[in-house]
Amino acid sequence: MPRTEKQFEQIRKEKKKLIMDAALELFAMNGFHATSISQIAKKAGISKGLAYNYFESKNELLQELVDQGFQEVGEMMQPNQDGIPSDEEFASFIEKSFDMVGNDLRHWKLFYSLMLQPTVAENINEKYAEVSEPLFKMMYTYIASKGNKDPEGDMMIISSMIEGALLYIIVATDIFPMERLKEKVIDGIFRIIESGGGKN
Amino acid sequence: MPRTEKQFEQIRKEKKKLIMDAALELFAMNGFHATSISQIAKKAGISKGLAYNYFESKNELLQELVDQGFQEVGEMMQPNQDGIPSDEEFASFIEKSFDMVGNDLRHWKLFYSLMLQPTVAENINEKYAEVSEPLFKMMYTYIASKGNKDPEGDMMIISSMIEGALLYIIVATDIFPMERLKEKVIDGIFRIIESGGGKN
Amino acid sequence: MPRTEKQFEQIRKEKKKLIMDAALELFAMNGFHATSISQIAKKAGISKGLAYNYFESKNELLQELVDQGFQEVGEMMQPNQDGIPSDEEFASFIEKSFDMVGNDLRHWKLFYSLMLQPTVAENINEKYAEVSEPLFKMMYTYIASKGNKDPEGDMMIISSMIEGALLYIIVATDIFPMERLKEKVIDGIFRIIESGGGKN
Amino acid sequence: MPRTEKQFEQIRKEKKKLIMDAALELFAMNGFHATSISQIAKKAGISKGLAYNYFESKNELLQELVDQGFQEVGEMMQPNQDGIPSDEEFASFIEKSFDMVGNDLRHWKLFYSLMLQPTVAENINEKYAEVSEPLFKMMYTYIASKGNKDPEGDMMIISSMIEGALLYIIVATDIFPMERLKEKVIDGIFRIIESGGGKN
DNA sequence: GATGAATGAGGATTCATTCAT
DNA sequence: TATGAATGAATCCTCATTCAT
Repeated sequence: MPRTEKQFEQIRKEKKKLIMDAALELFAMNGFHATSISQIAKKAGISKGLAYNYFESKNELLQELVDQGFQEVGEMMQPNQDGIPSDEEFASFIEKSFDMVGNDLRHWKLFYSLMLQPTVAENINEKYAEVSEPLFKMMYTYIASKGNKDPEGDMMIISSMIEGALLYIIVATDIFPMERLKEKVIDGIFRIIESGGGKN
Repeated sequence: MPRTEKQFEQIRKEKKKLIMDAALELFAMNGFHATSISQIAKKAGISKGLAYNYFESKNELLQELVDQGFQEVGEMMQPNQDGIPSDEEFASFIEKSFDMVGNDLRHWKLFYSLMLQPTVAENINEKYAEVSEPLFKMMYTYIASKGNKDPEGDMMIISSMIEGALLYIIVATDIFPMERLKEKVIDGIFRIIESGGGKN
Repeated sequence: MPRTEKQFEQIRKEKKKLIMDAALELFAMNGFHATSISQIAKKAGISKGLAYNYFESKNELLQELVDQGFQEVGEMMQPNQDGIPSDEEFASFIEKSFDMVGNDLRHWKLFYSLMLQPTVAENINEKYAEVSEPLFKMMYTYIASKGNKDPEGDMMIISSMIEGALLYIIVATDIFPMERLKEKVIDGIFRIIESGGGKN
Repeated sequence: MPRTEKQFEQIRKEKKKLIMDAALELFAMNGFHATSISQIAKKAGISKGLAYNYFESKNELLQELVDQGFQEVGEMMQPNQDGIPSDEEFASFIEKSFDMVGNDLRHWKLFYSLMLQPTVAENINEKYAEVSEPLFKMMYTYIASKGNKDPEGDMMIISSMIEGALLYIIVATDIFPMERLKEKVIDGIFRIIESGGGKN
């Protein structure tokens, strides 16, 4: 009995995932250029040729990984509201950011790595800016709602703090343990915002 | 009659600098692996072969760049004191960090890039940790001196903020303008520390 | 549908032989260092890259040639006995040595060449000594069985004679024709042994 | 006081010898192709450029070494007579051959090495044949004078024995000690010649 | 869909040789 | 005479990509 089209589709999907997983692992660990298609194929347990059955080129494979990553971010992070977030919502958003990175270190390591080498994945910085935009906006709204004197400025440093903490988690998780850092960052953000009423 | 030893030394010094400059530019821009010796030579205006008269290998060239960078950091950053830094000293230290990065974006872009790909320059994370150690200590001392309840925790988030701000400067200086960011970060740090007396 | 494993194996086996043959020819003729992978590939009718699909490096290719050569020697030369060889056995052994070299001049030229340049194939002298050991022993036994006064000394000069004759065959077969030389050497060896009863 | 022309000449001669010595050492040890001009210059304590002041090319340097070697052989070996050598003269001639090689292993290692790779020093085999010619002739004369039935055949195997012994000395002096070998070879040669009266 | 042999362009590295000083 | 910086051709080797089966 021949497989139905659906089964084929399923197989294709799974194999593709297999390849992408292997690639992500290696790209994140060793970098895009230092990773060969051979290595990816071996890790995925397939032949070199088959990889080209699923991806036009090594660059396209990278691109799909990037897209995949951004899609996950988009799904998880959409500030599903346009109004002013509550304190809980805001805190939960920060927390989610950390969890997202913590649960998918490889994607994020790859992202950061690519952002520092924009020649590889051309549009990554733009995409990242695009994804970040609504988050910045949401942050800004929230901070401003607290009567802050310089909401933009505080948003900048809060973003910095988050970004920096995520970087520590990605690059040196052993130095600054994730859970502690997350907790402290959330706490710190609120302290900054609270202290923003009477300055600047 | 041959040139004097001094003349040779002079030539070597200048040419070496030339090569390192070209390499730094390209490594920072495109990444280590995506940069070929040919490109470096062309940019430096020399022949491929000559590069090997100055550096044993591409890797060694990278290593020298890294060492050079760290040396500059070391020189600029040594917290020339063991006691508790004054507020001015502390602020000036933060400011210097920003200036250091701002004045040498290429080195720093390379550093961050390498830290995310430790396979390339083996010991870079260790070296960075080594360089950071005294700075962490100094921060800790300063924060603790302010009667902070959790100096270590605050140090973590302040470090994060600085690191994140530097990352923004390196990767997206157009979004968050350096001078503004620097000023806001310093301000933010003091607000955090001040607010750290009564919490946690 | 891909080829079966057997087909692949067959292809690999044949192509490998092709490459090794080309390499042996060129190494023997021009020497290891003076032979480039390009030349080998061209002679074998393949691309440069493919050579590396079969051999990790030029050195490994050499090593496999050496091993191949020694294996053939081992197979052909094993003195399949521990006792005292008869006159016929002994003569046949000498004859076989000559034939072995005569039938595989290229391998032997390579061997001799490498033995004179031990930097290239590190262990070749040891391997050669290892292979020669049982032959020396067999010779010694035979000579001693003839009541020789100094079997070791006679073995030395007989070995020298053989080695020297082989060298002539390898390097200047046109001067001393192989068949004649072989015959004369065998005759000479017996004369030496016979004359060894009353001297020294 | 400027040096006289003679002094200059002297200096040139000495420096040239210096370079040739270094080259010989390295060529013999590692082979012609594996030895770079840089290495030679360093070993000779001069600059790369200067080497080219004395030798047109690396190949010419080799050629001069070869010529030098052959000249020494010629000087030492000329059978300064056309008549039949006496037993003592013959024995002394063999002995001298061994001493010549033993005292100048490097030249001889180079020679043998080149003879096996005629591509490098084009005419070496011819030259060697040329040098050997009178020696063969002398041997032949001597052997024939002993009433030998097949002087040419015996000359072949005696030459082989000598050549082989020299090869052992060059390549594996530790296995067959030179002095012993020399003595045994001379003895063996006489035994062969003596036994040549009643056979073949 | 699946395989891995095959290609060839490109990259790191070496080295004989030249040349300004 | 003497130096070593400089060149560029040649070499080893890698790897993305293609393709016959």
